[in-house]
Amino acid sequence: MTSIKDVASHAGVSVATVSRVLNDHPAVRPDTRSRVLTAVTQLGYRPNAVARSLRTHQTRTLGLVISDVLNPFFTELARAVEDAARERGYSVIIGNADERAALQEHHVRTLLERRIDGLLVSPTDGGNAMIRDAAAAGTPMVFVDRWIRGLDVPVVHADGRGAVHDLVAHLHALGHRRLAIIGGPSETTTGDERVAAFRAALDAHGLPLPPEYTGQGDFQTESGRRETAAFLDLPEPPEVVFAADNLMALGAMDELRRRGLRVPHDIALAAFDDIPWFLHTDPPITAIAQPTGELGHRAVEALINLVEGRSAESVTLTARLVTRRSCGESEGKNR
Amino acid sequence: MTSIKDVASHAGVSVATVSRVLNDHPAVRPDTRSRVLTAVTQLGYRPNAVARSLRTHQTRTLGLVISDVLNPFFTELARAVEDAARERGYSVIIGNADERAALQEHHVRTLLERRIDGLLVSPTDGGNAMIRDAAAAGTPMVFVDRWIRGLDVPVVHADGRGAVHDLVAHLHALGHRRLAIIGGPSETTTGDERVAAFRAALDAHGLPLPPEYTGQGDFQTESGRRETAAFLDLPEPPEVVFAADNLMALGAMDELRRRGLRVPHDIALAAFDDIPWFLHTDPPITAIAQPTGELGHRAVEALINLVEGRSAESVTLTARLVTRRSCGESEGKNR
DNA sequence: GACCGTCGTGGTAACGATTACATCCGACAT
DNA sequence: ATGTCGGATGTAATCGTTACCACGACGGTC
Repeated sequence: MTSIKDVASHAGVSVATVSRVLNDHPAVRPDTRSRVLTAVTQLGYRPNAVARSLRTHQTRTLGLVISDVLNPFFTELARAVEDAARERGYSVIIGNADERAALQEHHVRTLLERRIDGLLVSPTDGGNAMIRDAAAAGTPMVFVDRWIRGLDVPVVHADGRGAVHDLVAHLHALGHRRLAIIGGPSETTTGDERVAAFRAALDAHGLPLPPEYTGQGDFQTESGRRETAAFLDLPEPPEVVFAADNLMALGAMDELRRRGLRVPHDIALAAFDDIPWFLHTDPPITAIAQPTGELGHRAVEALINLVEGRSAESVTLTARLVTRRSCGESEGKNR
Repeated sequence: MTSIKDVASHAGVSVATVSRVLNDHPAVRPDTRSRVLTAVTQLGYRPNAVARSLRTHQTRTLGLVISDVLNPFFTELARAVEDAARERGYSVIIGNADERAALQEHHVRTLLERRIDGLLVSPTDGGNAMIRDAAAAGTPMVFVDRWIRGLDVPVVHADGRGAVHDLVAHLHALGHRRLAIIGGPSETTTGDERVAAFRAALDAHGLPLPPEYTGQGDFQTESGRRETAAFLDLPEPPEVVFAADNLMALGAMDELRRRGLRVPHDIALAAFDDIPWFLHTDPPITAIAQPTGELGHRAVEALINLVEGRSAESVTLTARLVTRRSCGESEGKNR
């Protein structure tokens, strides 16, 4: 591999001059500059970011640890994060935790060893020691979507309570009274806050949320299938299943289809997180849409503020209900 | 940030010894080892991978440049790649080219500057200078799914010709005679090979593939919509639309829905790439499934062989047809 | 008892960049 | 003619590791 030294000797200058040209420092004579530049292209020189990072103590790289790459919500988020970061001259390294705390820890550790400038996390668990230590040690960090309570780390997320309330109102108007929810792991904030919001909304309509109607999922497809099966095996099954994320909704559909049940005729279905496919499922799924792209952008903005020594605030956006046909035909309009 | 020096002085040994302990070199007395280890935990020391990489000339990192993160096929691939790499002690940095050659180049450049040990690429274009140079310069490289012709780089991909033939046979048996395809960009291998396979299969059934039935897409949703609209505006629209990837199939469905057409009653639809959602669309989509996970594993295996100085072979797996209802009800079995 | 191999350890030179400081040189003012 | 100033360039220290070499101690062999 050719190094800055090769370029220097090839151009007949010192390494300092080459470095100055590469970082376009003003104090370089135009002809020297062009001599260096031609040497660079002739040799096909490519600066070594590793050496540069060692010297400058910055990698211009952000780490992003997401809970599950196979979840379209997170890939959309990752894409927005990468876009926003690139615009500002940063790269992003993505770590997929696959909803497993151990894997999340693995990724956080490697990212920290690589000395990324800042960390964006959507935690899989409720209180990770490594994340806690890193935050305490002053690693620039921002939580996105989910967060860990009791840490002084900015959070960028969407508040779904209003939308959940709208959803319940919609369901109630359609005549549904027995509503069930498949929640996420209680260690995650999104896991229990969505259940809490659902319960509050039911409460406002004078509806109960009995324990047997609150399934305990893990945000993965299989748990959606399992909890739906449990609901259906109840002596009095619910009239509506609300899945707290899109993968569990997919699992729920699998189980409903397996049993030959028709949506919404036999049972209604709704999901948290809206994705393009929900428009094309049979039937199209009523969902709560988060402003995913903006979530990513704002998170990067906050993190880069932290990285560059400024302060950063938490950001709360709002999710909104997108009504389709999976809960029953009320208004004829479905997008 | 605490360095190996701090650990050394804290443990009362030299930096060389600390390094030996950390890389578990055998020649260290057990009590020295444990003294170092306690110093490490007490100080919360975390080795600096940047410095290590500079010194050892290896990053234990693979670069993966994919064409589009929002395409479930590629996220599934990325996930398999990361899994396989992690098992072997490598990390993966993903670059999303978003089907844009310029963005692909950006990512290849940054990855090369970071001195990744090897590069996995699913090229967006047909002949990138940077990729060509990197390959010529001996950067360990493997193409996956798509490739660039004329380069001596191993390719790991799935052959879809048999499955396309099966698909055409299936369509023919259902009575369809006017079949159209939305292909990918002709610069990509998958773009034109899928069209070629389709044409060959039609030929075998004595069916023509007129130019107006070969749409030119770019593997993105919007182009699927556009080309489908063009088909439908023809004086004699096709009876079947075959989309060369799942996103264009999504676009096609959007357009069909917009026009109030019913699948398969009014027009049939099939797609290359199978994804979980295709089971739940209205109707479930007949698709050609690639062994995505194995593609990722084999690609990593080949690349690591190259990285570690062994040789690597190209691998060709086979795709298979998954029949569902979107082309018409023939056999009662779907799934 | 001299010799030799091995083990455990320390010192230190790289790796490839950036950058503070030193140096040189020409121009300009006095 | 001398001094000063500033622009252009070179020298060398430095970042945190690893790896090579050296060295002392110890045990075994003849």
